[in-house]
Amino acid sequence: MYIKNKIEEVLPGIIKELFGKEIKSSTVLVQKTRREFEGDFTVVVFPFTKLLNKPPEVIGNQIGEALVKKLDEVDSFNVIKGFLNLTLKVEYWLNFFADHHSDVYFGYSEPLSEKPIVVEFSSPNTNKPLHLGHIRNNLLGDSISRILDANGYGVHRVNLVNDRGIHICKSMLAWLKWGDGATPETTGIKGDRLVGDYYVLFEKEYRRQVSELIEAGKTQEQAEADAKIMIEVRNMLKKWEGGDPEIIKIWRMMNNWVYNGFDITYNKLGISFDKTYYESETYLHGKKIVEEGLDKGVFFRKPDGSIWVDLSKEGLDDKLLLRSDGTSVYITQDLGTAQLRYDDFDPSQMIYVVGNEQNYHFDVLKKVLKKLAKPYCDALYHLSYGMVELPEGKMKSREGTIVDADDLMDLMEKTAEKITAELGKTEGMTENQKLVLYNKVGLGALKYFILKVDPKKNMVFNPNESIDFNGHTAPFILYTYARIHSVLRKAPKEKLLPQKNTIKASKIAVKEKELIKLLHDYPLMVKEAANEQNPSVIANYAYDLAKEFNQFYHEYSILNENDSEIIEFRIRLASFTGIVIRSALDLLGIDVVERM
RNA sequence: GGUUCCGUAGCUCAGCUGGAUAGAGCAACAGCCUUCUAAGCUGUGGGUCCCAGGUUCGAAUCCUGGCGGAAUCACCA
Repeated sequence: MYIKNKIEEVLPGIIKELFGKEIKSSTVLVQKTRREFEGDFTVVVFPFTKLLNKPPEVIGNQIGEALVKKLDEVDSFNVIKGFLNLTLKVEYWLNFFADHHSDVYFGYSEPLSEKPIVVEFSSPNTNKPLHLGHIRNNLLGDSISRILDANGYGVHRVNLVNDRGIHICKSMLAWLKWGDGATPETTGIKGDRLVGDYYVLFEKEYRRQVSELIEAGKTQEQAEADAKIMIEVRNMLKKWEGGDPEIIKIWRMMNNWVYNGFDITYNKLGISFDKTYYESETYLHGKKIVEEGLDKGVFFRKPDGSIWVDLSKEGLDDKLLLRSDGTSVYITQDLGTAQLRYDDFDPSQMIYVVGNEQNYHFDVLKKVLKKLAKPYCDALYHLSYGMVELPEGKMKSREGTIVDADDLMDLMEKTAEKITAELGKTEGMTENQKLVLYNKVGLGALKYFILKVDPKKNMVFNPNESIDFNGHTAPFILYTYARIHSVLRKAPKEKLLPQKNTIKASKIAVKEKELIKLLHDYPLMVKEAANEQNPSVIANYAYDLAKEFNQFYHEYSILNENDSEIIEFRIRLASFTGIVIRSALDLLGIDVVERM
């Protein structure tokens, strides 16, 4: 058990013994002692003063004395105002260090015997290439999956590809009109981008026709409905739903171009899935559920035939579930896929990594499932993340401000290459090693930039300022790791072996103890990141750890020391730090490098 | 207009269920490489924590009301 929890647990008993009063366990607050003060953990005694009717200093001193007697780990204490600062015995830290310093799975939990968790993320439309917003989604989904996995959960990563609908028909129609048979092979253009280009062409022509009709005297609304190209594309969608072989053939072909393109992007991002659902295969499932709800009397039908749910008791409005023509809407599909997912995996939790623009949608989805008394209605969890914005606001395709995922990754690699060359770090590396290095550093920088921010907050990306490679960044942390490995390469082999007995307590420097204390926190961070579904906990921790190590590294020499006991200890301390850095970065999907 | 979320240094972000003098990075300035990787380390300047009330021994954090911004409220997805 954690020493912090141990202190929290014995505290009520101690107060009972000392003062004869019962305190609520919720008033017990033990936190890490701030750096400016002496101690390892701090008990805040203010909450007890009222009940015990004594000055905080008096209470603090009495509790401190009792804790020293009661807990072997506690060495001494001091009281400042209402804060009781406890110092643990150095042996406590050294024992911890001896037990874990060579454990590459330090911080991870044993596999749990619980039901698995399904994490849905990415979920792209097939009419456009992936952009920066998708990158945030993918990185979050990937990292959360890794974090849950490290906490012992069985994780299934699923992707739900929106491969049908009016949007893809727009690309198809434009390609038929103006494509002249162009393919990714004949043009050398990546498949998803090629399809996206035709989508843009469609929109351009559509807008031209709309403004023409408006000039001819129609209202905006009329013009949008009457534009010739829009009528054509609606016809195409109808043909698709009717199974027209020609249309289906083109649809298959163009979607495959897109998938080939996506595969390249996913690959480069280091993202993979256990299962991919396609809406073209799942979109009908929801209708059954709607009928089921109609039978149960949970939903109702309007005279025009459309089906609705009344959510006024839940504080929302009526919500359409099925169109009057019997076709499904967005939420119909999600009702279906939720059921499908439940049937496929019998999960304890279904996490949807979807932007916060869809908060309302998921609110409705949960409430509808609850009304239907679905067993999985409480298992559904919307991991709602904030938008990535530019300094001037949202990315807009019309203004050409969309930051393309492939372009951005390429730019990151190029920047990594440039900086590496400037610093002259490539000596003795093969071409292949260099490419791997640029990839890991550039992509690491990008991933860290995204993941260090609290998912639920909007964040700003400025395309005119390249993502930093100094300071609070992945390259900084990677550099620390490379430094550690540089030392380990030079260290005598026999000193690298794990050992139980480390070092005399009196030989430990403050910086070294601080490092051990930080390492000691890592398992807590791994748990917290899972509980809050927040990779930024890990990202910020990894930075703190690297920062602490660099200070230690600067102040002390690891290998050039007279006392061989100290050398051994420092080598192990560096190695342990390296293990934890690697582990933390792995939870973020970032690969380490041993040289940079 | 209703609902939800957000507002911390010039910029990008931390700040846990209320706890000690609000922290990092970038940018600016000043130092540190004959010593294990200077993508590093050290220092300086920079804050009405949007505003006003309230709860509390104690509020950036909780509550109420403003102001400012975002999202959403489609027979779009």
